[in-house]
Amino acid sequence: MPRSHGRTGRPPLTSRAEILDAARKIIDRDGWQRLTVRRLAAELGIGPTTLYHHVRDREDLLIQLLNEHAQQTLRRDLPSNPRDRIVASAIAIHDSLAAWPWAAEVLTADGFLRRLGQPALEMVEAIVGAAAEAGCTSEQAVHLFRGIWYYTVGEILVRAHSDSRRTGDGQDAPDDAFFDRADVSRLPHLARIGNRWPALAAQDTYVAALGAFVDGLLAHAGAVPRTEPRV
Amino acid sequence: MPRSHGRTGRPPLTSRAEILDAARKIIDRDGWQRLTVRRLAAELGIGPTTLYHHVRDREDLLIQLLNEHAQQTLRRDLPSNPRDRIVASAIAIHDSLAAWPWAAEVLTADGFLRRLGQPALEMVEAIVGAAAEAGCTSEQAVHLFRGIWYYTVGEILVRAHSDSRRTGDGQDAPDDAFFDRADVSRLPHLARIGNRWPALAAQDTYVAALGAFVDGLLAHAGAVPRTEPRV
DNA sequence: ACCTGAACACCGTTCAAGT
DNA sequence: ACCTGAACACCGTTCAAGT
Repeated sequence: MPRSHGRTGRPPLTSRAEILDAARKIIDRDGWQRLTVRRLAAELGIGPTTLYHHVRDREDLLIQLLNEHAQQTLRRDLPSNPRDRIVASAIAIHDSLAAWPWAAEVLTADGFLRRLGQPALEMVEAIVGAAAEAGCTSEQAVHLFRGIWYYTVGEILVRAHSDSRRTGDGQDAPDDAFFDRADVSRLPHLARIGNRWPALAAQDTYVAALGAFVDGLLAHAGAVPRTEPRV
Repeated sequence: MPRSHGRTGRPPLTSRAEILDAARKIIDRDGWQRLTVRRLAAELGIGPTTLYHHVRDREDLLIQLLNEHAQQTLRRDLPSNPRDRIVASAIAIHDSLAAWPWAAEVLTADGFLRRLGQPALEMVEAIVGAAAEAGCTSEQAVHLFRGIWYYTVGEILVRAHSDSRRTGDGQDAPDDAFFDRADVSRLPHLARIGNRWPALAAQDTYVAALGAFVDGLLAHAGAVPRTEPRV
């Protein structure tokens, strides 16, 4: 891309910043489900086709939006202890995405990592670097990152869908009779948990399980012993 | 639902089994992206609106399809050692879903668990039961299951998207220059990994990291010591 | 160089009516 | 009880043309 536009051609009426602003406005006002190419164009007062001169496609738009969001939410001090630094970085990524439930559509996109901006990459670097410092080979460090990434993406996506429904209905189902349709005699533990399941499943255990995962990964990699587990 | 239809009314021309068969046919022939309500109706030779007498909506259709798939793929013998039983059950769930990349759309649906059929619930039971046997409280057992579920869903979803692209393009990007657009001086570890990243990320480490996760979760729960780690 | 309307090829779902 | 066509309210994206 040239630094200056040169002299030729019609000057642009629509800028990248205007597009991202309008997109955020739609999300805040109407909800992220309403962010479509056509609506965004209407919000900008342009034809839907014009947008395609500024973004490659819908996915490209969402990734640009996510990178902006990351830039604003992702910075924080990280602990010096490697194990804790991994955990803190993962929590930072998680919390940033959790505030962005519409990330769901784009989080699993192929080549996602390659399209991330600097702030997000710095979090990946922090995790990979801390894993190396804890004694992992670079291969193990990448695998550790991917395990954490899968877990984090899964948590975000499942929780994003649960939340959207809960606010929609108010009530999901009669709380008693949770596993009643199944042959409960073959499911003794689930039967005993019964209608306590929804409440247990609604608890936020991301951080606790993350700590367990990181400790397990470091132990399997033959890396340094863990600090004391959080409960 | 009544056991017999009674005597009144027009007899159904379209059955649940016919619908699911036609759906599978579309998936096998045209790919799962082509499975839409309208196409499915066309395949059956009926109007799209008729389908709504047999399935609640598109999501309901997909969940019915997934339950059938689970019934056919999910059974297997499970080890007696609780830790290994958890791992084997998770792998069974994972492999079943991995063969079903179009699960992505439905895996994170709210109340998903409540809508699962008996075979899938038996896998949940196996994990929760094994966790209890390993010394977890029922609360810890549910949280352990959820952690594994998040990790598994994340892996499936990310990998499903990567695969669909890879087969599409043939080649993703010039392999050198993987992190080149970023300020590499602030990303020393990523810079050192460089273009080895795609190959490392493509490796299947689901099972290895799962073992680490389960060991970590059991250790954090104060449960029995683990068997020797797999490498 | 940038912007445009028209068009293509679709979606999921609801409704009032028919048999 | 089951099935229907028409309609509603949309999608993302491409193309040839205009300024």
